[in-house]
Amino acid sequence: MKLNPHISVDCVIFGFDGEKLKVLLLERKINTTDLSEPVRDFKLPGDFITDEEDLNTAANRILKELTGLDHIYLKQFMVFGKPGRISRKIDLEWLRDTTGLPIERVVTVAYYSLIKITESRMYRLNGHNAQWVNMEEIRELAFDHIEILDSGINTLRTKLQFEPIGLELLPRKFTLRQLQNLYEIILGRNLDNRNFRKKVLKADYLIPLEEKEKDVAHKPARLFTFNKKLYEDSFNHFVGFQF
Amino acid sequence: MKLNPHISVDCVIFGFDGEKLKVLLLERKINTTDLSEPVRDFKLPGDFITDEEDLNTAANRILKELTGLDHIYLKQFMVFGKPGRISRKIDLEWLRDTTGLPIERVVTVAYYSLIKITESRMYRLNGHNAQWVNMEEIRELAFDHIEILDSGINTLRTKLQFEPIGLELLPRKFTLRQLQNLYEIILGRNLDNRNFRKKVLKADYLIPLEEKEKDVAHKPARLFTFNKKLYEDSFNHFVGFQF
DNA sequence: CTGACTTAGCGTAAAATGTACGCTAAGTTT
DNA sequence: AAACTTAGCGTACATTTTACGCTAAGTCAG
Repeated sequence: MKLNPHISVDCVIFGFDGEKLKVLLLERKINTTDLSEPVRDFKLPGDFITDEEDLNTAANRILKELTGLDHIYLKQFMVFGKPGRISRKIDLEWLRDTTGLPIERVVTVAYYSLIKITESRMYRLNGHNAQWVNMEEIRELAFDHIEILDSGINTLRTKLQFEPIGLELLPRKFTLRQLQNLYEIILGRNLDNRNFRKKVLKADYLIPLEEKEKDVAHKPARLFTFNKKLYEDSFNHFVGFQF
Repeated sequence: MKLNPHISVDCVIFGFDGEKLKVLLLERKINTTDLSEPVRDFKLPGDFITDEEDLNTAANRILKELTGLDHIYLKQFMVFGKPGRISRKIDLEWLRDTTGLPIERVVTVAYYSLIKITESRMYRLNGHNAQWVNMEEIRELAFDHIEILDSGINTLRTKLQFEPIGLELLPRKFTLRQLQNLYEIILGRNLDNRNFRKKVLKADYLIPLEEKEKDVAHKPARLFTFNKKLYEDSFNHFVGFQF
């Protein structure tokens, strides 16, 4: 598999753990020639494509190789190709050392996804140096990755205005409060619980169960589940909630 | 200026002449070895980027070089990078003959725009073999350009749901009827003139003038103009008409 | 055991927005 | 002068959004 050193993909994987919005990043340790302490920083999971593979295939392969995560729906959202986007000495040296290729101009295709942070996914990260970092704590990243991340969160917020979300991000059985919390976190504002519930209950892909939640310090709420087929249909018809 | 034979841009330029939706295409004439008659077909304006330029810069340069059109707002909308996207014999030979470069894998970044077809723009096409082709007449194109075009029209329709348009597409002074015709053409359905006018008049970027249209076989309508600044603001705040 | 506290869950009323359509005004064409 | 066309205003009704009151069902502190 020959790498194509002109084109790369980078993945912005947003994760939701039920409380906070996070991003999956790789830690970089760089042994500089002039310092004894290695420099540490973070980058998005990304790499060069090979000459034989499709871009989407490459994105999935690279995410798997670098983080262990598999079967994640990745969506292309932007290309970054400024000639000087890889110009810092530290970045050039790191590329030379890790790829062994002569690095010239690199155009990168950015993909994003929004997934639930589960036990099993945490487990898969073992052996890779990938970790979930709180969005709010991220100040700087390698290369121009902070720009890519910004563009990604923007894309995410815009899409959320028009498409339903939740299926991937909530437990199989969940309460309307959990769904509301998810919306509030991503939209960054509070919603009226009575109006939220009225709106959301109109969707036919939300199936009420007989079960109720347990071990909470207040009135236990009814559990719901998604009808996956109806949920995906509504996605395709571009109808969603708008708050 | 060294061409980068791995990355190209292609431009989908939609044009509106007041009546129909068109696309700007280049005519290709191919002298095949086995046929005496040259084969003719159409392709989107596009070419390889150079190693020193930004993608957006490249898109503008290439559009200018191939069609004479300048100062067109181009927006990146999708990357096409399937390994086999350039595979037909006729396409490979054409690339070899026109570029003289060894063509391997090419990833292309697609841009689109929607502009008004004016006299002066028609004039600028002279000396280039570019022409406006009615959307409805297009059956096939070179390479995978029909796929790129489809993706472009899709992007256009989707954006129109949420953003106002018109400034670029109508004369400086226009009637509400002209604006309505534009919406009807792109949306592909008729709108109620009374409700259209109620909705549209709420926008503060529409400035009524004292002037009226002339030489029409019916009651002359009042002319309007766009307040460019307010118009662009509404774009940025993602507020538009939805019919 | 009781009262304070929290979130669930139902309902109502008013405001804003969307939809359907009637009608007159101001021109041109025959 | 009558017929025709599009402009332009208005009204009534339906639907959606928004604000908010209130009771229900639990936990927790004393």
